[in-house]
Amino acid sequence: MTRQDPASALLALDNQLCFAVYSAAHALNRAYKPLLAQLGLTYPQYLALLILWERDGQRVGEIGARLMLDTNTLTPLLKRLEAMGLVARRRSAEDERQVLISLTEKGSAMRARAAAVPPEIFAATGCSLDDIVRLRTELAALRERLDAGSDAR
Amino acid sequence: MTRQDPASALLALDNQLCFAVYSAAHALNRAYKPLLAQLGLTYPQYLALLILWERDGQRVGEIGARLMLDTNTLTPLLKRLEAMGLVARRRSAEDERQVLISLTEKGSAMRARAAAVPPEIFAATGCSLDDIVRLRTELAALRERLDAGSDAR
DNA sequence: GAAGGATATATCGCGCACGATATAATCGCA
DNA sequence: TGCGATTATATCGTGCGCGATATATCCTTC
Repeated sequence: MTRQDPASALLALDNQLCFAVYSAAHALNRAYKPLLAQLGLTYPQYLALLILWERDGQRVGEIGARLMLDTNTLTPLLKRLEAMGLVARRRSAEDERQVLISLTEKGSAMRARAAAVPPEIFAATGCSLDDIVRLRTELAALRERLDAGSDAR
Repeated sequence: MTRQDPASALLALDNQLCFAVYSAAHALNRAYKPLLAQLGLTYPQYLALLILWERDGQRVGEIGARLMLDTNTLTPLLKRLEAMGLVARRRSAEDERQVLISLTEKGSAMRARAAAVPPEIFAATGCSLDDIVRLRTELAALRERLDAGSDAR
């Protein structure tokens, strides 16, 4: 795995944490794709719905804060969910700048079908629940440190 | 974190391993971006170069196998690297179907500058080397199990 | 050596991510 | 009250990922 000069070990693909995260994310996406395709959803659309299923009627910015995505990503995504009839978008009455996203009947109903997805993914990971919790916790901590560092500069 | 009905805990965003991986990947990308911008590279372009710096003159398919990316992603990416003058693309003489990617002088020279990137990222993660190795190993194992499962069906 | 299948790469379309910029509403403060 | 600054969302352009399809080369088998 290591080579002769120091730069080689440093730059070896398989030594990169980032590549491990990057490729695991793609692998997870590949695992989700056939399951979500049955619901007609993409993975980011599924994430947005997870947030709305937790609490309906959130602002675009609130959803973005949870997903760490800006409106340049979310606005088109939410418009697609609206076009599918899953959510409604309306300007807030108190503050006309804000856009409130609320689930339609159809969007709420999809929650029951979506509940079948996590167990399938859990099985596909082949991890114990402990493994999952630990890995999740470590990744959340990593993300937090990375984001804190980028804020600082 | 858990709610009253079972679907709530199952579907809570913060309980999803996939979201932890997804958001950690984005956070890492955000950390890399300013460093790679100094080299004029995107993150996937950097990954392709890592592979060529390990061994020059690989086929598109070989690079794709390492990155788990197909030619629909790689061909345009490699053409952009070619347009930047970092790599050359030529058909193999033995097998005209294959396209060999080789580093230009400029592409090889960039390796020295790129060696500055991993230490910066390592610092930004705030992880110990042990943490990194462990996390990397677990993620590689997860990816492997996920990909093995998707092959099976 | 011609036909059919397999292999390697390329092309196209769509949906993210995200930097940069725009627009409109609200707030702060003189 | 009015005006500059801030805030919330939207728009635009570029570069991935990836499913679907195309094209060209090679390999096999008769």
